[in-house]
Amino acid sequence: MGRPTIADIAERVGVSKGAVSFALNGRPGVSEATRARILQAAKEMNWRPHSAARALGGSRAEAVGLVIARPASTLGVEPFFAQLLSGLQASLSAQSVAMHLLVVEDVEAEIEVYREWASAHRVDGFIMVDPQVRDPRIDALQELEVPAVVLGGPGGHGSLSSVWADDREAMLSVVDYLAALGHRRVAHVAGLPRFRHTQRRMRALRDSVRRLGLVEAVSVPTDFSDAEGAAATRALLSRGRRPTAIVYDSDVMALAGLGVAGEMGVRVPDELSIVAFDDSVLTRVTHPAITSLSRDTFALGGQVAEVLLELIADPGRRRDLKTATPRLVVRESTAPPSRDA
Amino acid sequence: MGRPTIADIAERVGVSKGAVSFALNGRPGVSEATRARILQAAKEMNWRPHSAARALGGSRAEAVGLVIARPASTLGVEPFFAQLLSGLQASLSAQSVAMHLLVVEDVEAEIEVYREWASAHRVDGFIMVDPQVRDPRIDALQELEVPAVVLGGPGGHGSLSSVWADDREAMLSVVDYLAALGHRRVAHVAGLPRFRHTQRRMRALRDSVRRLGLVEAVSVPTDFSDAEGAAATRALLSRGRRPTAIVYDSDVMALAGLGVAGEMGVRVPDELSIVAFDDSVLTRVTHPAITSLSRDTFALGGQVAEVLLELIADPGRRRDLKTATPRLVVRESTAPPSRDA
DNA sequence: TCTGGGAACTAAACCGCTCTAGTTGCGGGA
DNA sequence: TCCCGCAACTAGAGCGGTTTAGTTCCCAGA
Repeated sequence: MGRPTIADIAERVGVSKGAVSFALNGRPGVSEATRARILQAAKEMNWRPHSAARALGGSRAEAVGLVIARPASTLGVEPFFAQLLSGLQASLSAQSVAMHLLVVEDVEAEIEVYREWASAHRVDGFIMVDPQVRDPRIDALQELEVPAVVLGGPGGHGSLSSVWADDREAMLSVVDYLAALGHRRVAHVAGLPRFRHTQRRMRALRDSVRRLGLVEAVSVPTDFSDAEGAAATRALLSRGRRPTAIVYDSDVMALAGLGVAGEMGVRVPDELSIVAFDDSVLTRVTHPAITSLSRDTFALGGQVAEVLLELIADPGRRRDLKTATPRLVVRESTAPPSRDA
Repeated sequence: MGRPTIADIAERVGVSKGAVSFALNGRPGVSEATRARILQAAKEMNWRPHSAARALGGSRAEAVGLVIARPASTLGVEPFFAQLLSGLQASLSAQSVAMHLLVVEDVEAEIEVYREWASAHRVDGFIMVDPQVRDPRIDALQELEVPAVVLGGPGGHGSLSSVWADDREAMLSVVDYLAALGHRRVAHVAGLPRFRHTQRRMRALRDSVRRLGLVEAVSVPTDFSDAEGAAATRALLSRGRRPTAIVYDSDVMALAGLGVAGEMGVRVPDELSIVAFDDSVLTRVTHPAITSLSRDTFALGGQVAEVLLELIADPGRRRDLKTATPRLVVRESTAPPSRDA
């Protein structure tokens, strides 16, 4: 015999399939004595639920979906994603909920996958990352009427739930710190401008110019790759009056920037201060260690998972969870600007 | 009406459910004309297969499983995994096969998940990573009689298929290179000794001592974390006669080691040469850039996926695919040892 | 003693699809 | 003309659960 089904258990115990189903799912309709006998038999026969059969009956798929629209090759580079994944996993697996992961080319493909998985009952809900300006995925997910959490906010995610950190606040804390050290020329090697969080960071920097009396505050957009991060740094450092501090939107780019500075003979932190958005081993193990905005990405993943599971359990709800604002961890890459800079 | 089923299509076209099923799955039993009408109707009604219903009938789940037994928090640190994931994704998504990902505590939990997913028809096959010495997962997977590919080899994976790179060969090429530069004291900051690939690398180093006339060749096991990598480096560099070259089993540890060297005032590469197993941005963006064994992890993931898909399509098969041996990419962190070292 | 009602349990429909066995109709060969 | 064989299609039985609509049976209350 192959794997046991509830019919096998029913036969063995001498009850109906329905009784077995009730017993195994802890719902009323069977006496405690019978329930015990059924559970015992199920255990002995090593019975396990057949998820497909359950899903067919219209109930849960016990899985959530994460579709990421980035070139698959850059995914491996970002510690952020891996950390997030880990955090998601930790919370999901505690509830035996699996995760369907797919990397696609673009947002349109992503939407198509949402449609397929939702209508195929493959997953019970979605996690959407990298919200963009006027993001078509928001509408698509709303239309599908499937639980979904957007990682990123606030705003712009329609009626979907979201989990977010205050990017603006974080950027302000960095600029405040740099200004307090005496920096007046601050540059920002940003990420993809179509991402909302990139926009928010750029705006926060721009808004600080007057308040802090900065002489210069420029944001250079990139695609988050180390190559563009290095190129942007090279360009910034080649100017006549170069910035005395650069803020990078990711740790990988900060690292690339640090490399370029070394290569150009610009001493860090004496001649150039460097700050990274996003913290990871990368910023800790370099020399000098990089001052960075640290947030617990692992915990963030956990929170996203919690919210999604909550939503799945109670589809009527809507959550908008603001997580702790990343806090600045000062290391060796920042210092007051030198006299002559 | 909710989402359309094949029964709806059948009614609309005026044929039976069976005919619709045949037409949609491209198998004989319907005329071309009818098939066309059915496909047309399906398209118009925006029909999509219900994966659970399909899986129930005993056919494919159109998903594969990847269960990783490592602390979820360290996963985020290793570029290797993220790259591998990306590569897997690229090949799998081309065939619309999804991936079920789960991070668990230990190998026992991993086996439990294999049992559950296999018997729940949740996945069509598994990818097993980090094969260990006398690995209980091998037996478990064989027993389940489910397609599975072991990433790592050769040997030790029973009747399961495997995809592997020649770790021994790779390590030899590194040691040969270092010896040719003139190094006689070589240390190896290794990974977890229970992993087969760690064992193979350690053995390869040991076997080189006589052949190359090395004075010292010690392997220090670690847990792959940057912390232990740094600690091991600190210990090695604190000795009376310290090694003139250190080979690290991962890029993260090499980076940590580079940091420690800087902190201790040991100049790289003048006083210490550093080589990393595994290549990634990390090794490229540091200063000095780290000489490393480069393999295309993204491609590796793709190959693993290919083999698994092949196995799923034809369960009788067995593949043992040796991939390209990692090749040494020389950067700035290696040089002949200084006179006085 | 009869009745109403609730607890315990059964029988069977149902979810959407696949697949096998069977039916129909048509063309061609003897 | 008859029959065979094949292509085209239908009917319906699963797949393994969940769930609903009963059916028993027993006990309390009038």
